[in-house]
Amino acid sequence: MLFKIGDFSRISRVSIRTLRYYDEIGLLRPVQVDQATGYRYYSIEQLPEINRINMLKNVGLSLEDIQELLNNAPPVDYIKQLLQVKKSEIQERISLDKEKLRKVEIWLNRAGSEGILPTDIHIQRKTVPALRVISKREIGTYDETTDRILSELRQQLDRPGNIDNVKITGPVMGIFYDDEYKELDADIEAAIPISGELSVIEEGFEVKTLPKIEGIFTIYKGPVYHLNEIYAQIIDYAEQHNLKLVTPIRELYLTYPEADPEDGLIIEIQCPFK
Amino acid sequence: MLFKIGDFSRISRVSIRTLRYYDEIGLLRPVQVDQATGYRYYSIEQLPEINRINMLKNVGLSLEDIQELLNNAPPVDYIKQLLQVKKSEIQERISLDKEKLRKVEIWLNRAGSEGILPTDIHIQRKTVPALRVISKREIGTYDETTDRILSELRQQLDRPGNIDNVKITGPVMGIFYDDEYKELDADIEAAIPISGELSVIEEGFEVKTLPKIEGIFTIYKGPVYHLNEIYAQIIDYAEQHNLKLVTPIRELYLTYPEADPEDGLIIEIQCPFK
DNA sequence: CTTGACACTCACGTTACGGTAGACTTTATA
DNA sequence: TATAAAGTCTACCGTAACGTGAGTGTCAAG
Repeated sequence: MLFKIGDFSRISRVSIRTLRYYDEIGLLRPVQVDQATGYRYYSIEQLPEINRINMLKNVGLSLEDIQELLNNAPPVDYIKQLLQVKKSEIQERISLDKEKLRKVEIWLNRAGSEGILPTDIHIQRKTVPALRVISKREIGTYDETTDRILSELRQQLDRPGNIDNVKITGPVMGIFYDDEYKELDADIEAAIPISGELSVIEEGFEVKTLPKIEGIFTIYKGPVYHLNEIYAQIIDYAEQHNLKLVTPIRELYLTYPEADPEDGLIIEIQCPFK
Repeated sequence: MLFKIGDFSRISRVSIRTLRYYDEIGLLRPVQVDQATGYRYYSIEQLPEINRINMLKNVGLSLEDIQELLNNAPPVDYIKQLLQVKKSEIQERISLDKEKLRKVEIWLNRAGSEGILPTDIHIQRKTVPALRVISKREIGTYDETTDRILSELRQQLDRPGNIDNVKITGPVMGIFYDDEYKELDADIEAAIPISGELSVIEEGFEVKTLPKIEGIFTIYKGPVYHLNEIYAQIIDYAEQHNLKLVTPIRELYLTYPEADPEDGLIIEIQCPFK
């Protein structure tokens, strides 16, 4: 009682091409092959076999794994372990998918109200070493104060006794000490990384070493008025990963100040945690 | 301020190979390519672009779709619709994965107690047309009664007045009227599909037409003492698909009775629903 | 004997890249 | 300035599990 490939395909609900492929890789050989014509003949005995294959395939095992399972009849413990692995893979995929679902829903909501393609940022974790800077700290409004201090700092560095001894070693930065966003009276420090020694220094300015931090980093490019969205995503990321963000937060301004603030700003945001 | 591919790879956290691939398919072309050396140069402007690409890729869009989205800047409605599609795809995958998880857990439990590779069956839904049979119905024990009635039926068909007029048109079957499994006093009918007219018929036997049924079908091959497991899977399937099974259930014995009942039985099980 | 359905092999296409070889280029160091 | 090390280029092959087609051979029925 043998079936030709078409019949066996119908009763097993596996495509002809797939059956031929399984033959090719040796996963399920037909019980008999006509030497002259090459016709494959399957027996009903092979129905449970292919059912087993399908089932193992369904849970995500590769055909190679399945082949090993069926050929070698490994010990029960091994099978259990393999199923365990697959189980946790499925669980992992489910939670990843849920995460994606959450994101898509957020974008859908936003796309409705603002009509833009969702932006996403790449967030990574790393540490930055300690950094020697000249800085000044003040209370004021976010935008104005940062800009003003930075130009004051540049003035200091440009003074005759300093300009030849000091080198700027990295992008300028803002350092923000407030837990929450403050329209007014924000606690703001601005700093420029330097090497060398200053010979003159005015009241209020300070040369110091910023501590090494471990934190969440992201590079953002775009208009400033989208920064709040970026911060929202960072906070979201921290919540998802069970990280407790702490102050101060640093922003590195990677573009030169002449850049158009409407679209030219590139900012690296550093949020320390723990 | 241009980056060579390695630097851009580092700040975007996308592999060099992938960047080159995106260039090749036109998804993300470097802003500048040195004609002489072929070196690719990326601008920081492309950072948000590739972030967007990554994000769209994460929710399952193909690179082709992404390319269309980014190049053509299609209307908001279109984007929303696309995201909706992806959303339901993710939801679909989650529920499928949950289903798989459930199965794997079942197998894990069974593998612990019995130590066999999980068997699975292929279940399908179809209808079978009405069928003319000779049959007899009795109360008795499951195994013994079915076998006995079937041999009685064969005797009827083999009688001098019948043997030349009647043809057996399909596999013999058992028909079971009980809602639940009964060790004793089960309500059992056995039948053999026939064509032609019987000239002699004994008391208790009946020629009749079984009704067309719509049901769940599966072909099983294996020892009888695993049948309960098969039924469990069928019931499970019915529950998962919100089908209410009804009696009577039919079993078609596709092997000849001489087959070894230990491993040779092939049975098609037909469970009508609704 | 024909005809239509079925079967065969061979080879290329799919997705989103990874890996490697062999030849340049750029950068850093001596 | 010379050389070594690191970076980059193109080009080709490989992946998993088949799908799809071309071109050809076989089977079962009328």
